[in-house]
Amino acid sequence: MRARPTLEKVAARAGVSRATASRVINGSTRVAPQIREAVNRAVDELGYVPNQAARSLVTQRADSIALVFPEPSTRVFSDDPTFGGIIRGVSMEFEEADKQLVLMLAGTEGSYRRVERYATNGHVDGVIVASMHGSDPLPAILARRGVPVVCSGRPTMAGELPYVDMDNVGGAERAVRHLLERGHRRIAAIAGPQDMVAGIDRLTGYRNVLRDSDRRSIVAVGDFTRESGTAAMRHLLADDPELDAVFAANDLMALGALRALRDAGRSVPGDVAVVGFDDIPAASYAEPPLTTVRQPTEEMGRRLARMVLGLEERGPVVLPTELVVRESTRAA
Amino acid sequence: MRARPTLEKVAARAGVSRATASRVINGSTRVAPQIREAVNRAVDELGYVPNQAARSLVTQRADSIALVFPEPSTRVFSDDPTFGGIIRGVSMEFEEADKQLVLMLAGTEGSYRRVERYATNGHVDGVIVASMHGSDPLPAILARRGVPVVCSGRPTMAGELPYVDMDNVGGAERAVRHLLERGHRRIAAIAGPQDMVAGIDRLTGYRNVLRDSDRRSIVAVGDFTRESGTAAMRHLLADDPELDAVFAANDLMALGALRALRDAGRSVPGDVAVVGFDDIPAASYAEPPLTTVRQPTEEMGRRLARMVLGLEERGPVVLPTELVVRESTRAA
DNA sequence: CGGAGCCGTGAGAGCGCTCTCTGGAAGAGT
DNA sequence: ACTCTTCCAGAGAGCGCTCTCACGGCTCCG
Repeated sequence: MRARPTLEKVAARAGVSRATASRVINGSTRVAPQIREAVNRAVDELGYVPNQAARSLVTQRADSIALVFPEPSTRVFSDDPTFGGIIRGVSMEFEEADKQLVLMLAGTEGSYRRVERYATNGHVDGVIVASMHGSDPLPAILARRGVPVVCSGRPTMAGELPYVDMDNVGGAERAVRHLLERGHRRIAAIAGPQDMVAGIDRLTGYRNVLRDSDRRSIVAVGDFTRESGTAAMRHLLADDPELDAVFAANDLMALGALRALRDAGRSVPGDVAVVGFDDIPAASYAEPPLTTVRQPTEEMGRRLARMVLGLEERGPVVLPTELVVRESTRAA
Repeated sequence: MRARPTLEKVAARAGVSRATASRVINGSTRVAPQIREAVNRAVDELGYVPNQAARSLVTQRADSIALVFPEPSTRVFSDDPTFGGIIRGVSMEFEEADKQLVLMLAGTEGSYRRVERYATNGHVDGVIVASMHGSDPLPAILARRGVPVVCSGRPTMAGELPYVDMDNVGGAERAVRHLLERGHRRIAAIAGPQDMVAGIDRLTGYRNVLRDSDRRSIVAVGDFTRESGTAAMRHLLADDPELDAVFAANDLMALGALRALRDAGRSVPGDVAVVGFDDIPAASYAEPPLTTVRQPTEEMGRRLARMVLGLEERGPVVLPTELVVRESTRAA
C-alpha cells in the first residue's frame, strides 16, 4: 500500500506553495483561476485526500458527531423502528454537512464514562443523546462540560437542554378522540412505564381527552413489551368487562392486547377497538391491522442533526404525529 | 469552556518531561513507579484526556472503523433485526478494543464515493461492509486500495475478501428437513431475490433436501417483502392446490404467505405448514407463531469486528443457524 | 577498580495541516 | 510619475502528540 500523498506533494506538483494548495482545497475564492486549476489537477492526479487528523489538530474540530443510544434495552434496533428512522435522518443531514456519525451504545456504567471521556476530549463536535429515559444524566454532564448536546425525547431533568421530541400527548389525544368519535364509551388504556417520558406523555394525552368527555379512565400499566400488553389487557377485561375500546401506549403492547382479546373471545374491532402507538411494521401485519399513531422518526433525526450542527436554533422542538386508521378501529 | 490540558501541562505538573508523561499514559512499564504515580496524579487532577487527532497524526492510526450499510433498501434498521444485532455485536467488541464505530449509510452514487474517499484517507483503520447484494463493488475497491475490509455476507464477486456469513444453506436444509420429518409431502418454496446471496443460498438448501428425497420442488420467487410473500403463496396454491407445506426464504414473506393461506381458507399448520427464516420479532407474534431459522446476528457482529481488528484470522467464517420450532409447523 | 552494559529519562524532531503575517505585483488615484 | 491601496502567493509557526536517539547513572563483570 503506497503512502498517501501529502499536501506538500500536491503543492510541489502544482508548482505552488503548501499554503496556496491548502487554500484551493478548502475552497478559498481568493486564488487565481489558473492556479486553482493546476492544484485541482494535481489533486486528481495524485489522488490526494486531506489527512483529517492533521486538519483536526489545527482546526480543533473533529467533523464528527456522536450519536449515543442507551443500550440497556435490547429492543434498540430490533423491534423499534424509531432508532432506525433517527439514524437515517441524522445520517442524511450529516452527509450533506460532510460530518461523520460515530455511533455509541452506552449501557453499562463503564461505557457511560467512556462516552463522557470520548465526547469531552475533542473527538467529537457534538453529541446527540437518544435516551428513552428522560432522567438520563449524560446530557447534562456533557452540556456542563461544554459539549453541544441535543436530546432525542424531552429530558425530565429540567434544564436548558435542547431537544426534539414527538408530540406524544397530541398523538395520544388524537387516538383517544378517534375512539370517542367512533362511538366507543368505555375506553381503557394500557400505559407505558411511568419513568419514561413517552410513557408519561401518552397517558397524559389519554387522560386529557377522557377528562374533557367526562368518561371514566381505566388504566393498566405495562412496560412496552408485548407480554405486558397481554397481561394488562387481561386485567382490564377482568376489571371492566364492559369496555369497548383500548388505547395502548405502544404497538407492541397493542399487539399483546390483541392476543389477550382473541383469547378472551372478543372480536376486534367488533367487541373492542384497539389503537396502538408507533406504527411499527408489525402493526400493519397484525390481524386485524392496527390503527396507530405514526411518528416522523426520520424527520426527528434530521432535526436533531441540524440542531447539533448549529444549523437550526437550539431549543425544544415538538414534531407532529399522525393517526393511521386501520381495521382495528374500523367498524366491521 | 476552559481549554483542555495538554500533555505538556501534565508533564510540568508532574515535574517530568513530556516523553515520560506520554510513556506513563500509554502504559509503558519502563517507568519508575513513583514517577508513574506522579504522572497519574497529574492526569487526574487536570482531567487530562489525550487529543486523538494529535495522536493519530503521529501514529497513523485512527482507532476507528467504519461500518457501511447499503441503504437502498429502507428496510435497514426498521424491519430487519439483522442489522441491529450486527451493530450490537460490533459495538461490544469495539468497546473492548477501544475503537470507535463510524456508521455510514451508503446508497446513492455520491455517498459511495464518499465512503470510498473517507475510508482510503486514513480516517479509519478498516471497514466492515454489510452489503446484502454480494455483488457490491465497494469491498473490492477498498481492498485494492489497501484498506482492511471484512464483508458481512458472502460476496459473490469471487476474490479473497474475508467475510462472515450465516449458514443459509444449512439453515434452509434443516428447515425443509423438519417439514419432511413432520410428514409433509408437497413442500413448496417462496424464494428470495436471486441476486442476493441469502436468496440464492436459502433456495439451494431447499433444493438440496428435496433432491435427496426425490420430491418435486415447487418454487415461487419473491423479493423478501411481505406483499411478495402473499402473491407468491397465491401462485403456489393455484399451481399446486395439493401442497401441504411452504418454506419461505424469510419471515416477512412467510408472514405474507400466512395471510394468503388464511384468505384461501387453509389452516396453518393443519392444511399447510409454514417455515420462515430470520426469526424477526414479528415471527413470534404471528398467528400462528412462526417456525423459523434463527441467525446469530450479534455473534456475527462480534466476528466481523474481531476480524477487521485483526484479532482473528481473516477468511470465510460461516456461523451456524438454528431452527426455532413454533406452532406454524406443529400438528394441531 | 575500570569498562561494558543496561535502564530510566529528557531533548527534539516531525506527523500533515491551517492560518497569520509578510512581500511583491498590479491597479487606482492625485 | 509617484504613492496608496488591493490582491494574491509564500514563508513559517505551531496544533499536541509519539518516538527515536542520546545521555547520565547504575550494576555487574573481569
